[in-house]
Amino acid sequence: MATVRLRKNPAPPPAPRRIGREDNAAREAILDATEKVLRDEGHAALSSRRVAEVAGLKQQLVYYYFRTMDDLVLAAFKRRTAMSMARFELVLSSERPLHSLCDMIFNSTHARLTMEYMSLALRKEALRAEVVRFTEENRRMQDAVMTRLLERHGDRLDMLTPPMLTVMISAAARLLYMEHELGIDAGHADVRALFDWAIDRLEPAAA
Amino acid sequence: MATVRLRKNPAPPPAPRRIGREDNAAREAILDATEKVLRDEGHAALSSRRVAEVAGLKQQLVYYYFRTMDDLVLAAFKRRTAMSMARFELVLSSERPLHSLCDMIFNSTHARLTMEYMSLALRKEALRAEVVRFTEENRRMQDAVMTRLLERHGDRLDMLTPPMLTVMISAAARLLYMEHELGIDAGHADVRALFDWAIDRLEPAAA
DNA sequence: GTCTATACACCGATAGAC
DNA sequence: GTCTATCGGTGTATAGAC
Repeated sequence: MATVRLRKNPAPPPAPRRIGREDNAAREAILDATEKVLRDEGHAALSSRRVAEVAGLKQQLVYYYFRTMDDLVLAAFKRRTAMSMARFELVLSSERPLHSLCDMIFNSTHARLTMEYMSLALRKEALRAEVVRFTEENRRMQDAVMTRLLERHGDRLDMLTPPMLTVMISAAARLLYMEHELGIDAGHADVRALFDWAIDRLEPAAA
Repeated sequence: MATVRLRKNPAPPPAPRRIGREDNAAREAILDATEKVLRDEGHAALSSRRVAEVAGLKQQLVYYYFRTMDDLVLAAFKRRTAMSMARFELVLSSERPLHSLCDMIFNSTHARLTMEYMSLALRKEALRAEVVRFTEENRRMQDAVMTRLLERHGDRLDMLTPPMLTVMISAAARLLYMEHELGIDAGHADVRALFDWAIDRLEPAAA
């Protein structure tokens, strides 16, 4: 998503352009295409032309529904996080939340997408703020689960804290995913075994 | 680094263009600029024009020293890994290799650069192969250190394996770095404390 | 709501003079 | 080894007809 680095006419007045409504089918198609391009081709390949092509629409239509490409990415991220939070709440209220949670995190089909959003967030302030908000909210919910689990184990695991587990699960899942995509798997089985062991110990099957 | 998606004349014969020698100062400046752009602006902003601008050279010179932009990135990565391996060997032969190693990994100023290379490697086959080669070589060396440390602890840590530690350190360092860049620090102190505790336990100060 | 037409900057890459 | 000139394609974004 190349950004204009230099523009002759300094800045247009706060963009009086028309913007399409949120319930439109084309708008959804554009958001779908945006995620598909991000996931399959990476953010460097994200452009209004490519998005429109994937969505089967004209390029200029992207600018009818979204003021700028940054707005489009932000909207796609917000839609994604809304879905993600809903799924997350289901997981946390399941019978064995830690097992469900780790299943979700380690088997996420969205890890690649998340990576692209994070990468973009480093350079786009509005997106960065959203990513931080979402990550912290997510982590708070996860911490609550970990706290309940650790309380049952008294002092046998007293060097562990809930945020520690929360972060380590995310860290492991993300590295394993990235390396798997690249074709690296050295040590992965060992790490999975460690987590499986720990998960079963923290959250054994109901007696 | 936008890649040409379509070309009228199918493919030029195997590029009979001139290529500059490796000991040239301009060539080094181009490689330096490439890493600077990657680190500061991300791979989406990497272009021959931008690289030349940062290096204070003409755009076309980039193509005198490197056949394509992909070649340039690959050369920059190879130069980086050669330096990295040399530093790595120093660390491993130090007095407390695990402490030195973790210092290096957790305080790396190159984490951002590494991320960009990994991200590019997902789409550039030649770079991907180099990244895999480097990562696996690196991991083998690290595993050797871990093996020596774990042997001294007999059966007290028998659910741990060397690759497990190697991977978990990398995973934690990378997530902590990325989140720190984004402005997220929830749980980071806890994770650092866990690693400090484990590192001191595995590799105590000489008696 | 969707279309055509268009502006202007930037991209990778090459040819050939000096 | 470095320069100028250039090709054709892609980028964001806008104006205005239908």
